[in-house]
Amino acid sequence: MDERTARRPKDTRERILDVATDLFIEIGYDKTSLREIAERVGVTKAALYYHFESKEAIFRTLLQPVLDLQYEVVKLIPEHPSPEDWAGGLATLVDWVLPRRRLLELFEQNQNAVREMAERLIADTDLAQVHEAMHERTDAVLTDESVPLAERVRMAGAIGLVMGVLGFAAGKAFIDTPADELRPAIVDAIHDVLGVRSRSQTAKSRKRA
Amino acid sequence: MDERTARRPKDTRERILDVATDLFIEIGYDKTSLREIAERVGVTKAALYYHFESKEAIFRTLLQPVLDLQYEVVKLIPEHPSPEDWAGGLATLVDWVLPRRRLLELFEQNQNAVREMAERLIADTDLAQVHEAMHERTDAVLTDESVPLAERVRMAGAIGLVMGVLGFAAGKAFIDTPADELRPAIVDAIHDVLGVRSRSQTAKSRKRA
DNA sequence: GTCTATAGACTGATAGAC
DNA sequence: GTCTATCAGTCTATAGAC
Repeated sequence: MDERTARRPKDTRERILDVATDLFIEIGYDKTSLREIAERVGVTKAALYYHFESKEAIFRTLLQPVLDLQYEVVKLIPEHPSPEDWAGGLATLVDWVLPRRRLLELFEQNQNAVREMAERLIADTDLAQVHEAMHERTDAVLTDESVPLAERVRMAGAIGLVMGVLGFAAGKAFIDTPADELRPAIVDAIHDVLGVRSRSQTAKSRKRA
Repeated sequence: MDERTARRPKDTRERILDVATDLFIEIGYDKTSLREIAERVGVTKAALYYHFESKEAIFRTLLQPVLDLQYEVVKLIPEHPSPEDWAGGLATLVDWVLPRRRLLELFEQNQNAVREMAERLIADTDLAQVHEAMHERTDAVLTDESVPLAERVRMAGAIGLVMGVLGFAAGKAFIDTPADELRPAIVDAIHDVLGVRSRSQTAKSRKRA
């Protein structure tokens, strides 16, 4: 916190990550070339290779926090979650995602690249395993035939609901809506889908129409 | 229906579309090369160019039905939709998508490619305009500040819910679930999110937990 | 309708000077 | 830390024979 707090120069490494985030969201990981990243940063391609060992390394660096989150969520959800467990996990997800909506966009817009990366890194670092564990866990829950289909559909639907409001499905509709207004609206909706009673729901949100 | 009903040969054009669908979903439009399509079909790259004028033309052909659907949906939703309108539109969407889940996957997994295509074809064919109109319409509804935020969040969330159950978010969890079991479960959940009363909801789906 | 052969562009990555 | 120069590989697309 001593020098370079005047953030104009901002080390190149960070600028590369910023520009890469923009481009990976705008036009996708695959179609983004190192030439274009370098151009926007204002350096040459070769300079990128001083800071990152490969294009994929840039992507991995950006994705790391998402994978950390997945690890947290996996730990949070029990093997046979009740609707309340599910609602709680999703509320945590919402809290985490709200101040990092761009990261969700990055993740959503490049699922193919993420999946391919995870497959190739299998048994490599923790990266792939956490991602894989996350998918297996949710899949196991959603296909558990001892749970009524209606309930499982609602669990999957609640995930989609969150993704829909915070992510692409709604376009950028809520991008300027403050997090503290958005959060209760989303959590209330989650509770209604899962049939869980929430605090602010004594009689209020039951008659909107 | 006279000859070639024994569908072994199945004209090359159709086989190209089948293989392309698989690959575009599996590894994405960008990373799928014509070489790989040709290889799997069992012809050479050059042969593809006899049937389609470009790689993009293959993609456009596959996407056409989705754009047709968008057109139908745009016509269906009024400018200031009530929750009932919204629920009705989504039910129509569900009915259309259920027997064509692979198409939804194709669309979802390649949003970047779809968007880029739409942008480049602007003012070209009807393709781009319909896609654009769809986005503008939903955006206008979801950002209409005369409607309470809670309600708009639920409208966006309901879209996500549908996408989540039928699309990727739930992985392939419900891929083998018959459409006639899935449909009512989804429609019920939509109604609960939007606060709309549905037929099968007199007392049943209100106590699941 | 399908082939071989190739053009032309762009990609991720490396070597080595400064 | 950043540059110039270059490599090998891949891609879409085309020309022209059969």
